[in-house]
Amino acid sequence: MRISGLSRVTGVPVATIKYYLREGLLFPGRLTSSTQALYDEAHTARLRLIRALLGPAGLSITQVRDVLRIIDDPGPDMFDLLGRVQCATMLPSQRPDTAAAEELIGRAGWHIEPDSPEMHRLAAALDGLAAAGFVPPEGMLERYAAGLHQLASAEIAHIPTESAEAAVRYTVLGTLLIEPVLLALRRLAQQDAARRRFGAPTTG
Amino acid sequence: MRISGLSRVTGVPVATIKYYLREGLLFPGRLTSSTQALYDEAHTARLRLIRALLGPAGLSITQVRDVLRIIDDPGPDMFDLLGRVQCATMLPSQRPDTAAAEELIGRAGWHIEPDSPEMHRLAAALDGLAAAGFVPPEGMLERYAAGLHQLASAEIAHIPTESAEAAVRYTVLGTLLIEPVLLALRRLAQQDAARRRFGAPTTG
DNA sequence: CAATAATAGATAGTTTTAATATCCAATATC
DNA sequence: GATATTGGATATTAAAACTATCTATTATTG
Repeated sequence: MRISGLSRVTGVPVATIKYYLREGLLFPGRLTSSTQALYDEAHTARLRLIRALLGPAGLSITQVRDVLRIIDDPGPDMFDLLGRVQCATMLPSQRPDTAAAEELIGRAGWHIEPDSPEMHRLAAALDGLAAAGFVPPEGMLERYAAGLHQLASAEIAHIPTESAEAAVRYTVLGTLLIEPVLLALRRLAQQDAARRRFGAPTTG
Repeated sequence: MRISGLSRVTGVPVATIKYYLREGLLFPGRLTSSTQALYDEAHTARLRLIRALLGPAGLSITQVRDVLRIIDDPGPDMFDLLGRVQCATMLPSQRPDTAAAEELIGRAGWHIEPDSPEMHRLAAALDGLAAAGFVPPEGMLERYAAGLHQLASAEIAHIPTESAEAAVRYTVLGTLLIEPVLLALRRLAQQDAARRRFGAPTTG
């Protein structure tokens, strides 16, 4: 398959494929001459993965490159892997006040590196709430933490251990591509809960 | 307070404040002459809200404008309100295949408008998973749905009903600004769960 | 009261990101 | 041999979110 074929089966324009090649997201095809190269199913799968990370997962080109690097060359440490994936998908951020975040995590009983990027992410998110003048109801954050820990435990329990590739793939995609699913499900759950509380609109 | 004071207390550059004024996000100050206007605490609160929506909530200028319009002029219908907020923060999207989404929602027993934007959002998210070749473990999506419905029910139960303004504020901010909190908590929960499963790294 | 600074409002410019488009020499294909 | 396609390099575009400049006015200050 040449580049036009790759474009046809994935729906990604040739110019864009060339762009991803330049950016090092997509590995080059096998050159058969100075002006021809062949692409195979590995390229189509890779291209689809790139598009999923750029689209639904909402990553930038740079973040996709970092994540793909981890997929291509994962270290041996499974615990560390999770942290590296999460780091790769953080926006570089200021250092907000982590006091509220640490208190919340402490009350939840979690053991977390206090200065980790993810703690900063939580701190920044709580900062946003405070800046907007939103005070969550008593105990609400703890409830979020408990609920999400249940889900996270199930996710971690499902990480396959027989093959490193499978583990990496599961971890990366499970971390990143599930996020939009969660947000969509939350909004739909809110609609259902709101319908139960406030009554359905008279549709149909 | 003049514009420079507003800039000072919020940390937002004057040029940016003028930009938000042009874009209609921030209501103009009270003119005291052709080249002077006064701003008050309402402006600082509004400005902080704008920044929270643009930053932590990750909205675009256009989405912020739509959300603020709802805050400024909410209709009477509480059920409808939730839907309108959610619509305002959707990216315009294609019409993906909603079959998988509908099946999931059906199994969860939720009553949702099948052709709603949020269903499309869920469908797009599931599409992303599929495109990347990720198959969630059996029953995992149902578990997400159940867990999030619990949280959503608590959220909806806390919507204040005594004042329309309070309800709108709670709904808008609770929908949008909690999202980054949830994602951060999920990642931290994953780290804690991973530590329990794979053991902590030998830190310190 | 003169000099200096600040402001509203308009317009123009910048930066970043992600993608397209154009060229050209070198194949491939008909 | 004529036409089309490609790899690779370079250039251009489009959108979003700011940021800077300019001008005619006010304020403020010494």
